[in-house]
Amino acid sequence: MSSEFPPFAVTVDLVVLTLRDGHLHTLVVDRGVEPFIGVPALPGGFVHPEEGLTEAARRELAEETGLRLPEAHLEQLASYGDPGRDPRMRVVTVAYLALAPDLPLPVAGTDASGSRWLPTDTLLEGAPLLAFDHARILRDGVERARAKLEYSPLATAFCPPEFTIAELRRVYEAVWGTPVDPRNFHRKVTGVDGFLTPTGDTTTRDGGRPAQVFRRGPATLLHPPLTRPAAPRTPPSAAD
Amino acid sequence: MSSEFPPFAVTVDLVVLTLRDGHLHTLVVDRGVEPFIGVPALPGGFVHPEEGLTEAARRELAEETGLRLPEAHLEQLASYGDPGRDPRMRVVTVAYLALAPDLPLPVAGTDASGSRWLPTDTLLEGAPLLAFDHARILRDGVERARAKLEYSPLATAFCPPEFTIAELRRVYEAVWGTPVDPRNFHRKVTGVDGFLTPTGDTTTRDGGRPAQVFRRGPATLLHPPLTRPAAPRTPPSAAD
DNA sequence: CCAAAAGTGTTCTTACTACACCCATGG
DNA sequence: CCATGGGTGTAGTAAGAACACTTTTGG
Repeated sequence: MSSEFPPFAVTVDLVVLTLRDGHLHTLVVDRGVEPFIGVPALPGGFVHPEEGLTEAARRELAEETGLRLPEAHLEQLASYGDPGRDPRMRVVTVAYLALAPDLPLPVAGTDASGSRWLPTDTLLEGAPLLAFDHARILRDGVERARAKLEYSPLATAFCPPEFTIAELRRVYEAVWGTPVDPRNFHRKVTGVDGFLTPTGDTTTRDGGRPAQVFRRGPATLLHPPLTRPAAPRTPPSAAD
Repeated sequence: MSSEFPPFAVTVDLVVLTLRDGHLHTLVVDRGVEPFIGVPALPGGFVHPEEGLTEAARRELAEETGLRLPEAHLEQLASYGDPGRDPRMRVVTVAYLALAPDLPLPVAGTDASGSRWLPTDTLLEGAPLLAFDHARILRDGVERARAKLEYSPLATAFCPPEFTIAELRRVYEAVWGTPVDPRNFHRKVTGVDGFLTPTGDTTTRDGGRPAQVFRRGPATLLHPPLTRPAAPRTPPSAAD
């Protein structure tokens, strides 16, 4: 073990998911340089010499898309480092998963001019639309989100600070891609200790009878978990 | 995005777990160079320019400990890249988790002379015994293993190809650190579709009435899952 | 009044726990 | 025959699915 070592480029890439009009959307930026110029890609970039990986992820997201996620959920997803995944050089990327409420993106004119939300479904089906191996990373990110909704209060990260149970249910339906029974969902979710705290207010913004408004509670683990209807749980890729 | 990039060292480190006399053990190597010379560390090393990350993990394991894991389970755990986690230079390490049956280590004289199994408990409790941030990596690895025993057939990776239900149960008890009711365990585990396939043989190696011998079945997901007795489920560290 | 969505009650079924009990071997 | 561990039966309980039903608003 000498002090010589093969130099690598290290990047971070972000899978940023949100809900727009009932469907899961992913944040992408159009690449401005070769390779894959003009092709949509996950936001990301090189890690700087003096910053941590998570720090780099937040910085790149802000720089490329203007999004600041002070509150939103951000977690490490996996790392991808196949030789040849970037034609220019040897790059290892550390992918992060972020979940955000439906935020407006800054308008054109900034660095972030190329960033936009695209429906996650269309990014994943059929021929690869994303640069590099980003489709695979996105797939892994979506599967992670699906799994975590079951046993963590993560779904609230898709909601504004105050929300109704129906809004929360639409998060589950969009991410899981299956309808969820409103009555059973209501009972289960209000039964989980510490998941939701009522604000005392009600709203009729969903139409019909007024719904209670909730804030996210202190629980970090859902017990009992919400089980999704039997579905093909995609095993995560090896992520090498 | 210029073609200039800050060069990083990229390493792989391995959390290799096994069962010896009923307790979880971790594979460590004594460091031969500064920093942390003589201190036990997780096996690992630099990724070569032309190899994949998983490939590097298998190679380093073989080189440093003589262990070959053609059958054993190997999965990516997380990446760790805080500036300053290695005093010499900026290193990002991709950690892997491997689960192995109780294998003999090659004896001294080889490269692997310093490698040995240490009880996982003692490595994690009290003052840090491992070099770098390896205690944290080990903690994350153990927690991952605990969680995966619930819903995947991973426990069989700790067993030889043929095993009894009692042997499998001891895996669960050791990894979870709690006793498991033998009768209920037997019923649950034989009820999960595709988890175990009987060989037809029996053995009396555990004493008492002869036990059926099983091989690992085709299932990749346990349904229904085996639930561990309510315990403090350590949330994984952020792994940055 | 009607449509729409919130929220509750009820029934059926599945799965988990705890523990009593029987079975088949080695000594 | 007895100690040891393998394996089964059963009763009570927790939680899920499906769905009928009541409540409270807007139009």
